[in-house]
Amino acid sequence: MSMATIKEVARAANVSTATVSNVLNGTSKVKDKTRARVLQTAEQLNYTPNVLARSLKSRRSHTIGIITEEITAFNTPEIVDGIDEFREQNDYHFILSNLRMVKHFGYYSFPEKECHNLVNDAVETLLANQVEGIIYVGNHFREIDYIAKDLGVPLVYCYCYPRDQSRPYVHFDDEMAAYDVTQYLTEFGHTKIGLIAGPENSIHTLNRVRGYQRALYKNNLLFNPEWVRYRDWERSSGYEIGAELIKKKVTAVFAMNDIIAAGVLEAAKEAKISVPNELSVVGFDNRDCSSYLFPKLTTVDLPLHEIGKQSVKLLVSMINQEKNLPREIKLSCKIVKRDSVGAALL
Amino acid sequence: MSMATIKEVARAANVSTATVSNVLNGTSKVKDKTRARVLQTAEQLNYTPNVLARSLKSRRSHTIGIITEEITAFNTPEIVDGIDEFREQNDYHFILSNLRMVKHFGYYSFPEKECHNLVNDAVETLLANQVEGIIYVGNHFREIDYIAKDLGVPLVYCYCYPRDQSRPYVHFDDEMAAYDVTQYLTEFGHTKIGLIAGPENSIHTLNRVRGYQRALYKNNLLFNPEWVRYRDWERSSGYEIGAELIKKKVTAVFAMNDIIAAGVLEAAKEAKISVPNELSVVGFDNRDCSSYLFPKLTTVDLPLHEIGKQSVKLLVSMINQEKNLPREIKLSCKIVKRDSVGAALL
DNA sequence: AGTTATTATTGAAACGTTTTATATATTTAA
DNA sequence: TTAAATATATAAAACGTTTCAATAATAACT
Repeated sequence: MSMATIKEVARAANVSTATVSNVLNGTSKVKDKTRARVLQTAEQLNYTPNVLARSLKSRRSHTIGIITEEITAFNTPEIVDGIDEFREQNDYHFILSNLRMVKHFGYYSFPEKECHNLVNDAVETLLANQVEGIIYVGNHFREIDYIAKDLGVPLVYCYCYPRDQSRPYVHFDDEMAAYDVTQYLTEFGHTKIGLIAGPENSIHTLNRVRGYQRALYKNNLLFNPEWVRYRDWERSSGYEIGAELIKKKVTAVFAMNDIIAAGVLEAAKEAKISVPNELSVVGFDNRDCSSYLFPKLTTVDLPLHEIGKQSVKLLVSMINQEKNLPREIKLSCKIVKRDSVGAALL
Repeated sequence: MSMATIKEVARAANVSTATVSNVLNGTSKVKDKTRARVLQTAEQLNYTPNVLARSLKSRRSHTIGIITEEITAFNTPEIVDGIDEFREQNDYHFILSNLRMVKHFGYYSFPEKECHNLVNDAVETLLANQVEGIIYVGNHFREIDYIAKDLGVPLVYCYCYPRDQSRPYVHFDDEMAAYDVTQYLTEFGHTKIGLIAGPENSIHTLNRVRGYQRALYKNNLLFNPEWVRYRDWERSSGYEIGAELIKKKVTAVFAMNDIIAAGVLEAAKEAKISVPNELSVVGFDNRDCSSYLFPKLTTVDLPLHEIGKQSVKLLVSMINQEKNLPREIKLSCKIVKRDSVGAALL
């Protein structure tokens, strides 16, 4: 089945290629009879336009580049899915470039320079493929700016914070989410709420701590530095710090992700502290595992799908040179209430 | 930063476009001095070849199409990652087309006709983009054959079984894995091993049951139909059937995925049966959740990454018209031993 | 020095489209 | 009728490359 070209269709339908093109794209009026004839022959010859040629001439590739830091990270697939939903409604398609950053560098060490190279290679390839815009899907929790200044096409950061604040980005509202969780806990009578935070140099950490503090303040509760601990995002940290906090008689622990929370649950089990009767635990991310823990973990659901959708929507608006576009889109999270939170013991 | 073209580079370096092309592609010998000059001007003008034009002329797009049924499914990202690893070593890139099948149709009803349309649209787009080959990444457990006969480019089925057996496919060895699990269980002294299977019309189910039977036979153990139950892949089924099997005094349960196994664990907990002391449980898939269950679940790890890698490797071999290629690649799984299996009570 | 062999370079034709300006057919108005 | 207006159709030039066949430059022999 060697592909038919527009020329063959033209010849077979006894018209010029221009006419075929016009019929197919509706670019200009053509008589109903000829249109029908063209359409029929195209069908007959099983003609599919060569997108490469079309893009080359029309200078519109209808292609968007996606760069993901790590496709196997828990957040990435759902975001990509959100981006992809766009494909159903518009005739863009996507070239995906996966950095495999974690595979390259492990979880906690992204050497600035190497990342930079990795990203630049990806960008280079994408640009060579004439993408009309790029979405950079982050997954680790640092400000980034691996991308050199002038790409010639719009770029939006997705699920990450650009260091260069002039770059548009869409993400979720960390601070609000943490505020909500803390507030939720106070409504159960908790006043001694431990916080197991991520690394101190993570914006996510900072924002969430702020939300935690604000909620405390709002409820006239003491902010006790003894109860908040910075570390990493690991289960083992949850276990260790969880054990400590239990000794300090907190009645609730807010862990900054579900993995940490899993560690806390282990610590509680080991200390024969019943969750949620004696200790309430809340996680963050609503990862798969959270509903398989015992008890099922109350956590924060991230609007991943929507983040993807909004990113691509923004990007396309930029491609179309619309004016007055937002520089930041902040989507809100939702607490998913399960079984790990209960009333505080008095 | 309007893109420089090969013409501009040629003019600036005072050579023909042919020479520039030759330098850049190493197509033909060019004098060291001119080469250097060309390279330098290209660098200076920040020249990036237009892949569209290149592909158009050379009739090699260096692009592979990936169709995924559901990017958010547990298996897909890792497979895509495996496929993608290829990008680092060869200069192919990928266009991803995500069907969003589950989103469209829910988990257990993929209407043949609609799927067919969905897939055909995706294929159409990919072909229009001149992909040199297509990888179809399945994720549900049925024989499929949504793709019309002659694409004009090679196709490999990945993580799924084509109904049309002439199509090459790569997947993992269900039967062997199930055999291994059963064997493993017998080594702990288990003789009454329950099996919670998927739907009876799933090839995966069938293959695994066969493995289970073979291992039983090998160990001179009775195959008791009372102990094997077909249903779906749901947690609730694991819970219900798990409870029944416990009543029937099996000492071990082999659940055909981790989700089902989670249900079994719940049932055991509720029946105050201790795992692994009184009951051993094995899952399948090594999903994220499996290490967050209590006890940590012994399960079967799928060679997802390798499946992706082998798929693309095979595809590229096909593109290059190599001869004597396998029609089936079957990769083996590995038991990951955790805490849910123990010695059988006598 | 002249011939031949070898090495470098180039002009121009493709690749499959879209698009503009122009030509041709058809209808409308006078 | 015929001129003007409108509706259809087309030729040909792009888009940015690669790739021949052909030419020019250089080196290697007699």
